[in-house]
Amino acid sequence: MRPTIYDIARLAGVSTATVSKVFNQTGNISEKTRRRILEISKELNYQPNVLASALNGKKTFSLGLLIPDMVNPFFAELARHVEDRAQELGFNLIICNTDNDMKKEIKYIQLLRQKSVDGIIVATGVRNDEFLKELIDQRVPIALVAREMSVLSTSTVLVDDFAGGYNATRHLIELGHRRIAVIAESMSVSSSKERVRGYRHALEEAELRYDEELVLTSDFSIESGRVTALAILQRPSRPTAIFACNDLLAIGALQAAKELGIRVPDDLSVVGFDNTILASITDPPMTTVAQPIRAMGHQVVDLIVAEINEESTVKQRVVLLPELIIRQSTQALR
Amino acid sequence: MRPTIYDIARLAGVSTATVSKVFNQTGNISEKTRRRILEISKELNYQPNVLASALNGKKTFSLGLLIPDMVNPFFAELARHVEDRAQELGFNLIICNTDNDMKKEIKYIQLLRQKSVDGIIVATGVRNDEFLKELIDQRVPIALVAREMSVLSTSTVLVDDFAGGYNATRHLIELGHRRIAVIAESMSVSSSKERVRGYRHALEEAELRYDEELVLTSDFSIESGRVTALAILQRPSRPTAIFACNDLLAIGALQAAKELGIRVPDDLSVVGFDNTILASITDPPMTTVAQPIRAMGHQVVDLIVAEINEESTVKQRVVLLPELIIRQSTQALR
DNA sequence: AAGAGTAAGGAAAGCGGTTTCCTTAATTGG
DNA sequence: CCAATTAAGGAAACCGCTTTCCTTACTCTT
Repeated sequence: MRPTIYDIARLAGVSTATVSKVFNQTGNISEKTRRRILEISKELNYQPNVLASALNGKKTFSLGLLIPDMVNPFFAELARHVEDRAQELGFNLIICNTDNDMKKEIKYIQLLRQKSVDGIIVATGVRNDEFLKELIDQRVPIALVAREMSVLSTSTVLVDDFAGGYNATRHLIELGHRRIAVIAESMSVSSSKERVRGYRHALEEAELRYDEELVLTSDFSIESGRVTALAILQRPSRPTAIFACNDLLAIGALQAAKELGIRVPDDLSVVGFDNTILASITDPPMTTVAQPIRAMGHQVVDLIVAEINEESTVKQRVVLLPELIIRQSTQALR
Repeated sequence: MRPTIYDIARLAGVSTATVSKVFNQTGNISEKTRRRILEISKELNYQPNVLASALNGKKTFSLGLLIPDMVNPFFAELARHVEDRAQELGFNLIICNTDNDMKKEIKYIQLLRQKSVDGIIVATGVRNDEFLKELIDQRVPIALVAREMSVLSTSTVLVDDFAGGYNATRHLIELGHRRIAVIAESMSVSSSKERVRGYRHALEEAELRYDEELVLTSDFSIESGRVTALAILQRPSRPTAIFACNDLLAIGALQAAKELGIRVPDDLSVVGFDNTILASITDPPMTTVAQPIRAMGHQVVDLIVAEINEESTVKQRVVLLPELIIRQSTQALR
């Protein structure tokens, strides 16, 4: 059996109150008994039962993280940094893959609440704001990362998606491209919308026409990026460049081009978004918009933990700047 | 405030014992009161407090998963499948990235114990068997996946690494290769050792000399694969083929070859291991040994949950078969 | 030397459930 | 019609820890 504070109390000849006070560093305990208690705990290899202490209104020291899919390298990296930071602060991470499915999201949130997690970090794109609102009303700390939700007042960490889309497109324009297609993930995700808005802004700034036909939406996978790109590249007047709203889609575009015998970057330039590990191993290595994933993960944990500890009650909205990484998938139009 | 069974009991005019019995489907409760209680619970949006029930010796419905690094696509995929299956069975997953660092592993295990997880799934390579032994002695359900630990009696799910290494090497031999190098991850990881053993067996079977010089060990990253491959490819008599013990290392080898102007597969064949998403997007697409990751994830969860529920007390060792996926990074020696 | 103040520690209620007896009332059998 | 069952529900202890008073026993003051 695992030892409890009762065991320690008995062996030390004190009450459990005293033992508890020692571990919590509260109350007045003489140095002598403090020592004894600590010593005995060490001997018994005592591990406090977090559940019991959480039942008393203390923290559970666990956070929930809702992401679409940890196989997507962007979210894998994000989750990793979140986990790292959480661990540093003594929290464990419960990971939930929602596939952007609202039902799953709801189910996970319920489970997390039943387990009394101290806070929930949301990185899924689902526009299921009501449920989150309920959580907020119930004073469950929530923080958003890599997604927006203007209605609600929650701490948020994100990248300037508009700027990212703008920079990517601008880069292509500067290379001489005029017909630039964009492949977006589902337009109901805030980040995706912003990127397309940035794309549009760059076009308009250069006095290029914004052509709805060149704006495609697709799923969240290489395969659907491939299919979408295939469709657009087979049109009579195909674009000379594609801006894909994430690396997965961009890789799909690369594959589609290869399939059709279109050379990248000679005949087609491709820009991705996220700068995941994938972007560096494609052929050619991919020009992409880098998100400061590590910073995002750390920041969001810091924000939510501050809220949990009630160190800060003000909600923050942190916007980080993306950076265009130029590799070999883009080239001046000849 | 979150409603508790006391609230429900009060509103229903019964005792908390009755309420508890309704939710646990134990005891004798009339259909009528059962209905009433359920109804009231719904109205209050009652969520049972898992912590409180866990304090009574019930399950916490959470599992720990120890992996080296979720950014490594193999582990990301494995973790995803583990999470999926766990979720299906009503369990949450606490993910722990250990970086194969023994200190972190120990710390995580302690935290998981403090939180009374119902079981711990271990996929890290660390040979820190003592600590696990302690857990087993304390009757914490443990299961191993993608790693071996012969000394201990734990349920284990793994792939036949020996066969995988053998098949990969045999494939290269059949293509006419004679000088075949192998890049292993740290040889202290069981799976890696087995793969190299399979490699050796294939060589000996073909009456080729096993040459220590051709067996390199390296870290767990693309970069270290690249550096290792660079070294071996710059030797006076370089190998015509490389078998890398995981896809990351194989990608590093691909990069090294490119850097040196060595064409793959014309001048050099490369085989990877794992068949992660990465293998399909490299140039050329990579021949690799596929692990049935999904099956592994599901199986290991099933095993540990069976143990948790005490449905089965026998420990199982499940060995799944790998499959060689031939793509374009290997070619007959001309 | 008496009262005040302080240091050290304990008793017990509670957190939100679960579970083991018990009690009571209704049903059954002979 | 009375004893024996059975069905339905409750009282209270308990899980492991926290916390709010309390109680003692000293140490100072004046």
